[in-house]
Amino acid sequence: MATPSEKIIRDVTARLRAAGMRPTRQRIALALALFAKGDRHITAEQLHAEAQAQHVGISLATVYNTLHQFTRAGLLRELAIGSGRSYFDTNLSHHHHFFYEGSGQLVDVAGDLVKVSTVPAPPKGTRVAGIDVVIRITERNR
Amino acid sequence: MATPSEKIIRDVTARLRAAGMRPTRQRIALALALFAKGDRHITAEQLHAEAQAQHVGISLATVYNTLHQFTRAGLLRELAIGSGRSYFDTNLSHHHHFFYEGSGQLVDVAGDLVKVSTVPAPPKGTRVAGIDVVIRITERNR
DNA sequence: TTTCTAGATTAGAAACATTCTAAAATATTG
DNA sequence: CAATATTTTAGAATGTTTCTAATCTAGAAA
Repeated sequence: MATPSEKIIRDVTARLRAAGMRPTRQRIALALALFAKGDRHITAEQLHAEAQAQHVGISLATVYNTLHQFTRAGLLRELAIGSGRSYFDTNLSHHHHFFYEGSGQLVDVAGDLVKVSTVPAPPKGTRVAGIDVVIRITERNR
Repeated sequence: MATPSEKIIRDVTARLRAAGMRPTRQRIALALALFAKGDRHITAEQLHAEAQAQHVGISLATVYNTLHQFTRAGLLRELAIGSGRSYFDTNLSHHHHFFYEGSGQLVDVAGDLVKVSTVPAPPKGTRVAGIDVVIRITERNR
């Protein structure tokens, strides 16, 4: 990515501060990578590699810390779909996912394209925190 | 569990053979643990611990191998819901899950209690392999 | 500016779940 | 029983994530 404008950096800085986080060099770089482009599904490893490629020295531990902090602050959504690694989703709007069984790739499905019309009442003493719909897809053979 | 009857063991043996697997001591013990009781969501570690508790010597590698073989044979369904470990579900009927965000516990939701009325067409060249609905629930606070 | 300190970052170790390896054990067939 | 194809196994290896405790830094105060 080209050097981001002063304005964008100021925006990100303010956003971090609003979430109670110090706008450090590392957090700013990660926030830019995550939010500058459109919606993304990214793993910690991928984000770390991306930062390295841009010559932003960040340790993998910091990438993990930051992803979790951003998630706690409501800037990201953590997806636990394919087993193994966790994906972090920058799309915070109500939506669901196509999950490619072969590759593990995720693709957004706009929230209004899926309608869950019937849902059971949650068990006593609990409330529904969210409903995730995963449409598993495979290569069509023949 | 009490020593299973001859009949149950014969049933399981036949089932394994039907799936093209030799009915070994290990596979019979795991099949009994999995299918004797009602529906279960179990991890490899849990199943291994259960076998140990019953003094059935089985290595963890064999538990993994067997769970995957059973899944391939259509005797189990593998669930990739909470990140980290994989759950294996003995309930093969069409159904969905409550997922306790706190504990990671899974509870079945009968298939007919959830209706997904609208679904987008899958991307070109793919077909829908399945739709999983996870209802995330948390302790109600207040 | 300098100083102070709570908060942030880090390398590397540790903790995990899971898979792999290749040797030994076992089930089946003839 | 002998031959052979499968299966099991301990332990090593892999991959992801978390932990640790030392070092660094942003922001506040002097």
